[in-house]
Amino acid sequence: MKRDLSTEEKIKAAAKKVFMTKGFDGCSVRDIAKEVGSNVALLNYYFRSKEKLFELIFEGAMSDFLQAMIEVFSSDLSLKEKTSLLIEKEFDFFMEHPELPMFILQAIQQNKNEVPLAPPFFEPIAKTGIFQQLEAAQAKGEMRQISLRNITILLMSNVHYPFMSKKLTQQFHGINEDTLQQDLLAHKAYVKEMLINYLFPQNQSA
Amino acid sequence: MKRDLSTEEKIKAAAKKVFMTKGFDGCSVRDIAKEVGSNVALLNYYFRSKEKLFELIFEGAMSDFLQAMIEVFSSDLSLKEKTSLLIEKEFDFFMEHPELPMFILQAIQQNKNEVPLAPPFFEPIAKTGIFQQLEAAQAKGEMRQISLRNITILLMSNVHYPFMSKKLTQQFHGINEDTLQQDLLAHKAYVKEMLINYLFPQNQSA
DNA sequence: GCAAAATTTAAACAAGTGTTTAATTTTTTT
DNA sequence: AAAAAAATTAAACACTTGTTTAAATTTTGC
Repeated sequence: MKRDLSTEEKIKAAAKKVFMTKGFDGCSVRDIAKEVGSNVALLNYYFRSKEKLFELIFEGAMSDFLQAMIEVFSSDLSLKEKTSLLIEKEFDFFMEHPELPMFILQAIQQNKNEVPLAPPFFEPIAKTGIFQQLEAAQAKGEMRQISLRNITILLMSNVHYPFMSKKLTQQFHGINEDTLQQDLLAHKAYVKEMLINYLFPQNQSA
Repeated sequence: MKRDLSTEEKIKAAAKKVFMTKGFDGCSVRDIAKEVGSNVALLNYYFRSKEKLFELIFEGAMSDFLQAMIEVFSSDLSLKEKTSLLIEKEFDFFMEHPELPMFILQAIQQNKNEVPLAPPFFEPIAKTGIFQQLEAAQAKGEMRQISLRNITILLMSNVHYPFMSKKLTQQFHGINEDTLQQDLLAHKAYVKEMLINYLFPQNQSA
């Protein structure tokens, strides 16, 4: 029987760390084993293959990636409030996990994710009823007439990209981590103001 | 002596294609050789190593990546016009080269670029005098008081990310390439309107 | 046309890859 | 404490990796 969960969990933690920083192609299973402080064969003993292990890590990451959306959309707030809260929550989350957006997009872009991922991740979001709320708000003229897809692109661009471009921004402007951190906080405020103003024009509803 | 430029150029073209789609770690030199339709040793004959070849491709890509900025900033327009034109130009360019933003950010994030890249790429932009124009516009109250760095983040987020997230967006909404293309065109218009409105508030200057 | 130079090739190199095997150690069960 | 099960290890597996060598081919200069 099981004697200690921690080995399996330690491998997962190590794999997450290594995959996140170096990517699937950028690391070997021995890198992960070294991070665990143990043997290579142990990885396959628990997870069958490097690919299976990666898929596991990816799915966990994807889940984290979408968690804020589901939380906020499930709440009992107006669309304007939800938009504001979503930006706030996603920003705070990515402040703690800045590697996540790049990891997810990189994995998807290079088809490291086997499944089409549409239903398993899309459905929980659809179930929050956010789409109906959106249609209703636009019908009532409370919100600008933009497709759901374009709203998504607008939101994700401003929330994900700043974390994906951390090193580029640092090198481009020659700033250190702390300064960038402050810029990111400022960016959060700008994005909130800009997007709320744009998506919910005042002369239209108030 | 040189007898035909095309071999060297063919290798560069193949390397660009393979590196762009699979990344440095995701491909082997034999993948590139196969794309060229030739031998592995030929790559090292012309470019010494996989790393050197990649650096060359990266620098070319980085140059393309910043070209629009330099062009627009060098022009004789108001800051508002430059902003609008920059969004327009970058969008059109990335429509033709959608893999570029991901390639650049991925390479920088994983330190595949040897040099700090600050001076060689930053300087030509500084030389356009865009920073002085920005300060002047803000001093005259024509433009919102936001740091250069935060303006950069805002612009790049909305221009780069949509192309980096193409597959995610497609899978998330279950749409095909053509539909996404139309969404991207719509996004361009939205971003232009939103950013111009935000960076150049009308009650402040007009 | 001939020698020299440049280009291209096939083959080999050592090191690294993911995975498997079989033996060993540790834990659990009786 | 003995037997069974689970966990861990070292070693080997076949294959791929980037790079180099040396030979063959093609092009160039005279």
